[in-house]
Amino acid sequence: MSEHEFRDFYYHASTMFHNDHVDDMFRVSSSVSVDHHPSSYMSFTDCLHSSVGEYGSLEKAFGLSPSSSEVFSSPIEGLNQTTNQQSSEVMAITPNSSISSSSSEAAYCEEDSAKNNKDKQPKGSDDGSKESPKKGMKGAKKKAERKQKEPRFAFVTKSEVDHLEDGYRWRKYGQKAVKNSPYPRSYYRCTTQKCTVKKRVERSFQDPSTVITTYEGQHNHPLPTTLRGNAAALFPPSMFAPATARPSFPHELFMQMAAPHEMNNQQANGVAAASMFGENFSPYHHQYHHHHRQVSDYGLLQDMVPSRFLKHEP
DNA sequence: CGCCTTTGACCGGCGC
DNA sequence: GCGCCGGTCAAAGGCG
Repeated sequence: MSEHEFRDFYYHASTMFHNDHVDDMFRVSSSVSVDHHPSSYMSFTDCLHSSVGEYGSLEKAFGLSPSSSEVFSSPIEGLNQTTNQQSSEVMAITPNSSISSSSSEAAYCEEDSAKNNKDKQPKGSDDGSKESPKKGMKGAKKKAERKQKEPRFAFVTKSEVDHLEDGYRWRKYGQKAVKNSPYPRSYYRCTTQKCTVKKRVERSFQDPSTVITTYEGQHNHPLPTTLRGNAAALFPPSMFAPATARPSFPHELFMQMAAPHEMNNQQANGVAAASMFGENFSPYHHQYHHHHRQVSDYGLLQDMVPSRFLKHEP
């Protein structure tokens, strides 16, 4: 797998606020040209080292309030135009926003599914009773269990392979044809017991060279040490710290940022990443800043970005 | 043999 | 009620 296939890394984050009065969804997107060296990511990781004192920094960085429905830009539409450029865009929308979902596939489908408040799997804690008839169970339990929205995170990557290696073990449990798209959508579940994280993978209909990956939920466990192949060796030791200690991947990071009330103290450290928005992810900073840093930062970057984007060879 | 993918059936929500 | 659609189940088969 040549590095050119991962030359462009598109990043699209979305998450939801869960508080009682505001149910907004923030979306953050940016595209970063990696050029020929991973240090090109530095602006991304550099910000992670910065400290942020308060949760509100996210809104301040965005220059908007959580209830704002103003749209600064359309990240997905921007993606198609800035394939080989650096850009960053931020938008915030509400579930009731009339923003069209036609410009993207999976990423904007988030909005729909979130709005639908679909019932989550009742087997969240333990699926020991797998033999129970699903038909009756679903009907009975559906009402009782309060619908709960799982934080989601979607990002777009330029890749020829659909399922990107991200350090976790996944089991495919379904595949469906995507409406208005020749490419199917695959459904994966984390194979770690009691971990309910799911992800969807589909190739972009508008740009078949890109793959849209959507994570749902947060891992409640460290990276598995028994990865198939030699994938585990690809990650630095810090990768195996408890998943709750700090964000390991962008989706975790952003979920923590946008839903800080769900964090524990350790996770709160992840808020530090919010400073990145004030610098390079601000809607008013469309100029990309190139930073040249040391390898140590690269290690941290690996903690955040699926290994596929950092590896030079499969 | 364990783990994984494949794949059609099934489910529930939604719009008509 | 019916059909569509997104998502999930689970049996069957593949593979190392």
